[in-house]
Amino acid sequence: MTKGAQTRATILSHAVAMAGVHGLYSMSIARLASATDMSKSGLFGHFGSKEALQRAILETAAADFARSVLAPAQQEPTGEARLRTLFRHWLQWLYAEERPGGCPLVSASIEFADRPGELHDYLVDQQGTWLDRIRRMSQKAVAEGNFREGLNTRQFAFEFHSIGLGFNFARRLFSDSKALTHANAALDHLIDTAKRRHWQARPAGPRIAGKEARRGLRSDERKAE
Amino acid sequence: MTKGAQTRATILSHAVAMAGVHGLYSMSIARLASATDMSKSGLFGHFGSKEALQRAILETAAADFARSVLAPAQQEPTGEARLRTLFRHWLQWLYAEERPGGCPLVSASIEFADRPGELHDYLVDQQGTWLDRIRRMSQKAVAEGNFREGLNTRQFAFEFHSIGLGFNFARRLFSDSKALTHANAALDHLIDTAKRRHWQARPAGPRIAGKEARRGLRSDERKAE
DNA sequence: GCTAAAATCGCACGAACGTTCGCATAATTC
DNA sequence: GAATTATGCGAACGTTCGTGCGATTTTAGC
Repeated sequence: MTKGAQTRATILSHAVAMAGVHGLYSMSIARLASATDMSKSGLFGHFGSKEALQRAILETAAADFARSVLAPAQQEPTGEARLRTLFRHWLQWLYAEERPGGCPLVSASIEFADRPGELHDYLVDQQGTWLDRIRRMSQKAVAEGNFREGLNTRQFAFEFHSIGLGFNFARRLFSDSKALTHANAALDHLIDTAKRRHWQARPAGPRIAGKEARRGLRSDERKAE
Repeated sequence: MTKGAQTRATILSHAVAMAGVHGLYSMSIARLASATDMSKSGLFGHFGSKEALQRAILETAAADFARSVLAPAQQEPTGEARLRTLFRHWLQWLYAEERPGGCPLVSASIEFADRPGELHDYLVDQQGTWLDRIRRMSQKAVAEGNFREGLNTRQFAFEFHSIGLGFNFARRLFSDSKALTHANAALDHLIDTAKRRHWQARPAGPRIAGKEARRGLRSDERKAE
């Protein structure tokens, strides 16, 4: 009982790292077994199927994320301060040496974006909750007077999340040493925009509009423009 | 000669789509052969190795990207207008029905971010060129007076690119119908910031600094803060 | 229309994959 | 300390993977 849970945790620790580098699919049980000095079948017995292993990997990553990113922010006063703390820990999480593949949840989200199944649904739910958490935090910042009244908090969450994705990308693919500076500056821009009394709308420039843009968009979503 | 190039193009067209969904590694030659109504060995003969096939897929995607995104922007006057056109076509490219997996270059970049090899290097080069192109375009916009003097164009490129990544993510994983609106609004925010006469620096808040933040950053990059 | 070359196929290979199963050992319980 | 259960191993399975090869069909040049 105790022993089993322990080796299971050891396996998953290696597995999260391996999944980050090779992806949840390309990662193989044989390689994971050799990384943990176990036999294939011995390791396999802890999960029963590869999909269960993949699922356990995602759950482990989500738990780590909650501990490393969400928990520290929760100890901060609500509003802008909490959002900044959240962001700070998120960037650390996105690039931590012990997880060479960057955020496993982001990688897996790309990997399973167009592959239906249990893992896809899990990721949609997990990432949806994450974005919603950002949105609610920004709403709190509005309520506390940090951000301006009437702020589009879904928009804020979108941009907040985008910065993190940009950081993850630049840091991992390019090993861009400036990525951290860029990400922090981008957050400052974003927060400044969120504070600014009222957003001066640009004269309607040539956005995506017209036939050209409608190509590739399903009809039920065209109203989104 | 003619025939060979033709079937090769047909294969690659299917392959780009398949690679977008399953990834360059998990995509198998057998499945690709059955999708193109060919035998495994017949298809294989066109490339000689799986890595060559993967490489050809990336090159095809890059050529499509140049035709669908870069070329239309090139016909626009330089400066802000060209950047907006680039952005518009980029979003269309990121979500086109005929490529179910979203941008294959983005997916592959995540997939190969931490896996050294020829494909990794190709992607670093390709994506680096893309970011540099954005940077140069914004520089042109500065020169033409659209953006303010002294704008950090690398920062601009980072944020521009981040928005696209955010759109790609939201659109593909969540099927978020609002993603297009969010992305357009984010670009407006970004361009407004780039126009604004001078950026009011925030009083040095609790950014990533101190021991806590230095965890996970290599020593040679700490100066990046 | 013949011929050389290019394209495609069927078949087979060794390796790696996820998975199963029976047996040994280790850990836990009494 | 014996009984019992949990844990791990080795070998093997059927399948799929990328790849190679000889034969065959299709194309292109004369």
